[in-house]
Amino acid sequence: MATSGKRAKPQRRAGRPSGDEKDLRRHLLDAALGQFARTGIAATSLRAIATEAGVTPAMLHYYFGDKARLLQAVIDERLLPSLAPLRAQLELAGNDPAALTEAFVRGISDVVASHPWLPPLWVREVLCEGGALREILFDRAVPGVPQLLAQRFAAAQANGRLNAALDPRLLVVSLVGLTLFPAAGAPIWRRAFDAEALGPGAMLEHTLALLGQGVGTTKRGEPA
Amino acid sequence: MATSGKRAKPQRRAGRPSGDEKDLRRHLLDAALGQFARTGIAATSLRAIATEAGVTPAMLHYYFGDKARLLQAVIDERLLPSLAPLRAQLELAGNDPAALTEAFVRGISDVVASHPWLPPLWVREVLCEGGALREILFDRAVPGVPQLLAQRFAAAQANGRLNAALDPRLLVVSLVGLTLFPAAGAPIWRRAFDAEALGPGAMLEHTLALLGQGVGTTKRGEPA
DNA sequence: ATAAATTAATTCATCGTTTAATTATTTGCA
DNA sequence: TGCAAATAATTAAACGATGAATTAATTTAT
Repeated sequence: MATSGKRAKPQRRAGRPSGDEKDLRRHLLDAALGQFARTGIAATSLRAIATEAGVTPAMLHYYFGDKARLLQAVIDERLLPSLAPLRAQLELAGNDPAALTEAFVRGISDVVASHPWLPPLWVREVLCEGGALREILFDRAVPGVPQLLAQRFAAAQANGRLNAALDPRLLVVSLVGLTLFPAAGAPIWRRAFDAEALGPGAMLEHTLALLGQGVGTTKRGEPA
Repeated sequence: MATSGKRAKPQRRAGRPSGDEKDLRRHLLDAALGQFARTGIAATSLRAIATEAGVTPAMLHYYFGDKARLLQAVIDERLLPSLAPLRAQLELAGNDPAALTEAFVRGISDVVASHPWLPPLWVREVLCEGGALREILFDRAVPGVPQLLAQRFAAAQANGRLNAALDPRLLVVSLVGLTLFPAAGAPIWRRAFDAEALGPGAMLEHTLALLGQGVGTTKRGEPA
């Protein structure tokens, strides 16, 4: 029977640089996340991830199989959990749009503060690239939040204070994306904004003002 | 002296598929532009461009040398000229902000109508990627427009109707970018927007409303 | 000693680029 | 005008680099 068929959990290797307690799998995921966020998913090589982790590329295959599954693990185990506090903040807020947006600001700030790699990853992969990550992040991570927001903003929409044509998912994407932009996102925004004059929430304030003012329905040739 | 030192200009080859009048160089630039816009600059291979053009990859080297110079040629000969009508529209507009924005909408619409490859390229490379194209497009193509807009919007800013902290270049980037988003830009916006309900100018209307409402100066800890 | 953990080395594919050969077009000259 | 030499245009093939993925060997812990 040998080892009784059950595999021993991975033990810490003696020679690992910083002998912290978290196991290597977590360490690899962090390295991958950092590279993905900084360089973009398509542009990061497994070699770069392995090098950053102080490990051989074959380790990534050992733990995750291939790049797709590595990405999947990064999403499941690091990305999606990081968005939970945001949702929690929204759950606590009432139905008042003002309180909701306030909670949104606070939730985003918390998430970004504890997960600094989120902004570039979000901006690059969700807002711009069309790969699988967008599908996953948009359809699996965000759905909880937009449903919530849709409920809460329903009153405001009925009042005509929000553009009825706006998809609630767009609301979330827009708010999150625009909030993250000045922080660490697209270089164009980093350049255009004066970081000293404009805090990371300024763009969000603008957006909220836009949404809150109620632009009204579109003046285009509405078909129906 | 043989051929008197002067080279004969490239003649149309007999075997070229569609024997249209424009020479092959133009044809190659169009193929490259299409691939760049659709796939992104870094992700498009010269082989893909050559295949789309119905040509061998070596032709790209023959005409342009390497990928960097091909990109340069695309920018100089196809991208930058395409933005000229926009500037012309703005030149015609007066100093009234309303007329200016109206001209901006019309100018953008015209540009997009005649150059459908511009939106994805703009969104992907200028707004998101940090490569050389951003430098080129932002520092060489846009400068004329923001200066113009800065002059024209000066009155509005003095009135406090525009956020004084906004870099005029950001204004242009934001307006152009957001205008282009729903048209053919980031997939996330394509999905979130209902194309039937929201015309291509709706997002711009939102932005203009945002800018026009005058969100006021930032409420952050201003250093000075 | 045995199985897990890790590495070194290899394979296959693709990309940018280059070189040499091939086809087409022009040109010089009788 | 005709016909060959010269030159431009185009292709085919290959090189070197890099990346993902795999395999086999080696180390480490129990």
